[in-house]
Amino acid sequence: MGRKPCCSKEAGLNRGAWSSMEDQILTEYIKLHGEGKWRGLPQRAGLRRCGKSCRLRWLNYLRPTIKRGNITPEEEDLIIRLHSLLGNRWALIAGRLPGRTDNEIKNYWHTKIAKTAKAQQIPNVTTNQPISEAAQLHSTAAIKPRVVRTKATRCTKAVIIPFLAQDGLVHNNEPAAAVAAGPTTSRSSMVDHDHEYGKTSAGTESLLSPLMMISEKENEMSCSFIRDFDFELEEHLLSDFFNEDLVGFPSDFGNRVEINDASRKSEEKLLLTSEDELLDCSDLQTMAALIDSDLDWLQVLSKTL
DNA sequence: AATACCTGCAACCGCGACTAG
DNA sequence: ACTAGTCGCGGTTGCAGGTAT
Repeated sequence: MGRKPCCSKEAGLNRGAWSSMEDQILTEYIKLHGEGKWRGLPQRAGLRRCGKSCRLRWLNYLRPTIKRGNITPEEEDLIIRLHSLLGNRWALIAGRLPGRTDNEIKNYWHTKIAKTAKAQQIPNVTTNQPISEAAQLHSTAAIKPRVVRTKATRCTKAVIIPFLAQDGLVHNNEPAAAVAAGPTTSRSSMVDHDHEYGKTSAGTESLLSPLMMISEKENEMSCSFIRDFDFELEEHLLSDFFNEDLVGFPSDFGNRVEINDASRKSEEKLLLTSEDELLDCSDLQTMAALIDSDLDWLQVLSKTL
């Protein structure tokens, strides 16, 4: 499909730094008319900018919800953990840090954390460390990243997991993705956050996610592991993840899921704590605990399958 | 004081995904 | 089903201010 040349190349448009007058015009316009329809916004607002530029300026700088000031140690810790989980999915990471933008986090990562991690290169994979050690945590991830790339899944059908229904673990109105998402349904199990991958942690049983339980009852479930469920995976997505650490992963696992192309958004729900759920967290510590839980779940999954 | 180099941040660019017709 | 338009994301660049020489 054809794509128009970037509007920024149109003649007569301002480029570079925004003036305070431009900021004011854009802010006032969005206050009145709301976000969206960026393409035509500059013309309607009377700005000599391209829509893309307006969108970026609003999202990264003018939005009233944007948090100013330095990244706090708690935020840095979260960024490091989320990055080890999601990779360079800055928008996703930013979504879990209220008031921070993807651009800000990306810049912060490149200027601070990655640099520190590169300089230190000290293996250290325990959690709840002082923040000064947080970069060390990432340094390990940088050496051998364990990134679950949340791309390429679209949930189109429901997962029917009989024993879950029997156990009352699944609510009737729960979306299919949520049913499949381990961390989401094991949210209360925030114990023993040990991030040393491959290391057995106490309380593993209590952390069992629905997917884990599937594995436990593998014999009886056998071929109906995921029934009528389009589990769409990006090439190298889970396979990368599994190949990385999951020695002994059942060789027929791939046969149990259908693999298709995909959009990233649904998979985020499938694999990880839902964004809404995380955004509902009012404090960073709670959010960190949820992320820990996600990591735990992935750990447990790796040990069991 | 002048210059070079470094750092951090804002903005740009290109591409893929999504959507409406 | 196809196409064109639009949006959103991640990588990259450019620039201003700070620091070292």
